[in-house]
Amino acid sequence: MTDKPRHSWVTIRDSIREMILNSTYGPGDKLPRDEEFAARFGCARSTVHRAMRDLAQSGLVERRRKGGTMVQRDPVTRATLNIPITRLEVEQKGCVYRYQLIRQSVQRSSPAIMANFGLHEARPMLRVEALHLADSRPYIFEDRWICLETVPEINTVDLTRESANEWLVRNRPYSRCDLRLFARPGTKNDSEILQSEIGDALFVMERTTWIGDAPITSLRAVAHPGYQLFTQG
Amino acid sequence: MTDKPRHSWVTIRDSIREMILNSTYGPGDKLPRDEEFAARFGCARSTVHRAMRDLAQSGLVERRRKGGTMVQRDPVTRATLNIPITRLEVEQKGCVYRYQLIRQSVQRSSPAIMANFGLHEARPMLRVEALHLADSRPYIFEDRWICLETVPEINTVDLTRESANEWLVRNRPYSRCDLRLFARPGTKNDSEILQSEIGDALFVMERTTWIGDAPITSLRAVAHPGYQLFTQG
DNA sequence: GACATTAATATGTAGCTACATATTAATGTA
DNA sequence: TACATTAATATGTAGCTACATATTAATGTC
Repeated sequence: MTDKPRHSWVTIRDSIREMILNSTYGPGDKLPRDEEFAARFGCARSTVHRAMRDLAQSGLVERRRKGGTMVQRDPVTRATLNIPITRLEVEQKGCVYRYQLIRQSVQRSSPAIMANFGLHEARPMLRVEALHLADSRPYIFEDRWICLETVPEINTVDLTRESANEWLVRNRPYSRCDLRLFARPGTKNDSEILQSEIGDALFVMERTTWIGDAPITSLRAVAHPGYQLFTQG
Repeated sequence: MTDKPRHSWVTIRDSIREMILNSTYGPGDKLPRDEEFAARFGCARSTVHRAMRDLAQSGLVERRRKGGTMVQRDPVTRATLNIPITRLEVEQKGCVYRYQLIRQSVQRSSPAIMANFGLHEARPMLRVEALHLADSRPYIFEDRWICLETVPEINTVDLTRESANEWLVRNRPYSRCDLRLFARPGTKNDSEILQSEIGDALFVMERTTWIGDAPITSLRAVAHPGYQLFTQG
């Protein structure tokens, strides 16, 4: 009744992780070579390799050619945030989603936006300010800049009906995304749009995306007081 | 002078991604089978498989046995946060790190902490309140609960000298981590510890970790006003 | 001894076969 | 028709060989 391991590489990954966790190999220690582990576990090197790749990705070990595999000396907490389309986030909470375009205009990129993109000269961009609502209550206010050179089609989109958030995420996947999270006291402008109080603690997400080296969009999303961002694990 | 592709699977991944980005295959579309792609690219199925795994992991496509591969209908922004040991974070900014234990005591887990862990009954825990400083200015205040059943050794650690953050991360890797981020107005208590003003917008990170099913630690880290959390891409 | 060259080595990748697994589609039976 | 059984199918995994690549260690030359 030997129940054969279904995912051998998972089993091996867990075994090696276990050894690291119980200090058989401590932070900074060098692990045996893949071949050595393969012999020990009675499996192929490729299977150990697979396990090791997973451990390396999760940040527990560090691998270098010829250098071998080392238990990460300064482990980091590596968490994956899933940021869905705002409409889906709202609907997933069982709320009715509504979207409201506040303003849109073509502008040359501001210094702050240029900094986000790492640009040295201004470019024409579409600036879109919009509000996402959940059950008719303000949920997230976004101030977004879209690069017209990279995404000229955005001009053909009716942003009073469809949010730039949704259109972009569906039509313009990105290859790179920078994210910045912080808290900020609400301004008068915030309070009017979000129906919050001046000075309220607001959660802010700034997101900038590129396709290749070409800038797509950079936005600041200010959430209503009480908003929380989770990891899903 | 045909420069042979170094990482064939990377090349193939990028080609397929490119096809998705330029709408050869749109959201919700079914992609050809791996074998089909392999024939098209003139490579082995395993190479396509590797490329596909990467695309699936990044959230661009979804794969199911027999069902095939589908372009993700509702793409999510998937960002990886690297949260280092606080000391390293401070030192990386070129600041002098200092750590200050404020209080420590053995307590039965509070309802909030039990909720974080998903526990139904209280357990003995070590509660540690401590302050991390950067250049002698308050940086992050952490209110941490450590499960004594899972981590009894914590009693042998001199927490006036070494932070629980550092000791745990070095000695007790976790297998699961929940993270919650939000903004909160500073209380009187916050203002005293962080030298901030009452009502300041504070960035809060709540982190709970387990090893297997066993709770390790749950903490609320309140950062000084102006703190920002980045992704590193 | 300093520096360039070469060998040794551990991980990384490509390609192949064979089989496992999950899930849909087809089929048979009451 | 309803439901259980079986076949078909696309992805997932295991194991192997061969070679690529990066980096350290050894060696040779001035």
